[in-house]
Amino acid sequence: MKQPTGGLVERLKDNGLKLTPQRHLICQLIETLPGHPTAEDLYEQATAVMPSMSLKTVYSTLYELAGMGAIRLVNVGTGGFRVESHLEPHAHLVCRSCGQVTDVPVDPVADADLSVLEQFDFVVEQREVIFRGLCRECGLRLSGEGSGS
Amino acid sequence: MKQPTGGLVERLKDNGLKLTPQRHLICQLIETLPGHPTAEDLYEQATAVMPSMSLKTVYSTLYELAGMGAIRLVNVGTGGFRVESHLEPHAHLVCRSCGQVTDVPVDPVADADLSVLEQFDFVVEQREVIFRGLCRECGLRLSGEGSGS
DNA sequence: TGGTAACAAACAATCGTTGTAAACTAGGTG
DNA sequence: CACCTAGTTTACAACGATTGTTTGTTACCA
Ligand SMILES: [Mn+2]
Ligand SMILES: [Mn+2]
Ligand SMILES: [Zn+2]
Ligand SMILES: [Zn+2]
Repeated sequence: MKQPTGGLVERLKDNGLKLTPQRHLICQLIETLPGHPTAEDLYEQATAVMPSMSLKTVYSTLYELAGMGAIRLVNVGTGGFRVESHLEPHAHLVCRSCGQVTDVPVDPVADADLSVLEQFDFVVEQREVIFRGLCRECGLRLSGEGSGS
Repeated sequence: MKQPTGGLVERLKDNGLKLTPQRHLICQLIETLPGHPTAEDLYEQATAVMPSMSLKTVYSTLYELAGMGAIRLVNVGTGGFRVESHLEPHAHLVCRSCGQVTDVPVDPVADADLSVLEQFDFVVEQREVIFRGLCRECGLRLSGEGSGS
C-alpha cells in the first residue's frame, strides 16, 4: 500500500536497470541528503566520493528514477528542478528571498471541492501546492535592514 | 477593491515610469493576448508591429510590471515563465504532454484549514495550485495511439 | 545648446539542461 | 582466453531562457 521511500536501489533493479556504482551512489545520496536537493547539489556530493561522476549521469539517473515513480522532480521556480523523495501529497513553502523549500506535511487541497474540474475534460494525475513568501530568517533580516540607518 | 486588469498603462505612469512606445505596445499585447503568454510569445507579437523591439526590453518591462504588482510571472514547469494577468486567486491545469495552461477560476485552497502553517514562522504572501495531467486532446491522442496496430 | 537621466538596442555571457559521440564494462560465445 | 555486444558513463558541444554590459537614443530642462 505504501512503497518504501528507502528502496531506490531495489526499484532500479526491479525495473531492469543495472546497479552501477554511479547509480548506487546517487540513490544513497538522495536517501541521505535532507530537503530537496538540486541536480547540482547531488553532483557536488557525488564528485566528493567519486570524482569521475558526470553531471549528465546525475540527470540521467534522476530521470530514470522519476520515470519509474521512485522520486518526483519538482520545479518551484528557483531555477532548476529539485528532487522530491517524499511521495505522499504535501505542500511546499518557498522563500522568495533565499529560495529555501520546506515541506508542509499536509495536502491543503485534500478535502476541497474539486467538482469544477469536471467541465474541463482534464485527467488530473497529480497536484502541487506552493506557498510563497518569506521564511523566518529572511523576514527578520529584511525588516531589520529596512528600519536601520 | 478590485484593480482593473485593463489598466497596465496607467499603472506604469502611476509608478513614475515613462510611457514609451515599447512599454505601451507590451501592455497592449498583455491585455489582448489570450492565455498565459511567454516572454518569447510577446516578443514575437511585438516585433511584428515594432521590428526593433529587443527581447531584453520585453523582459525588463515584464519585471517592471510584476514589481508593481500589475501582473504576475508564473512558472508552471514548461520552461520559462508565463505572464499571468488574472490576479484573482485561481488554479491552473497544466498538460504534461502539450504544456497547455488553463485557468480554473476557483482557489481550491480558499477554505482549507491552514493552521498548520503557523508553526513555520513563514509569512505567506501568495499561493499557487497546479493540477498536472492530460488535457482532453492529449488524452484522446495518447490512448488512441496506444491501442492501434 | 549642451547636460543629464531614463531608457532601449545590440550582443556577449550565464545557467540549467540536453545531444552526441567516444570510451568503458559485464556477460555471453567460440 | 579473445572477441562481441548491449548497456552505461564520460567528455564536451550545443541548446533555450534569461541576464549583464556597453553603447546609442530620447525626452526634458538649465
Ligand atoms: Mn517536499
Ligand atoms: Mn492563470
Ligand atoms: Zn528565506
Ligand atoms: Zn495537452
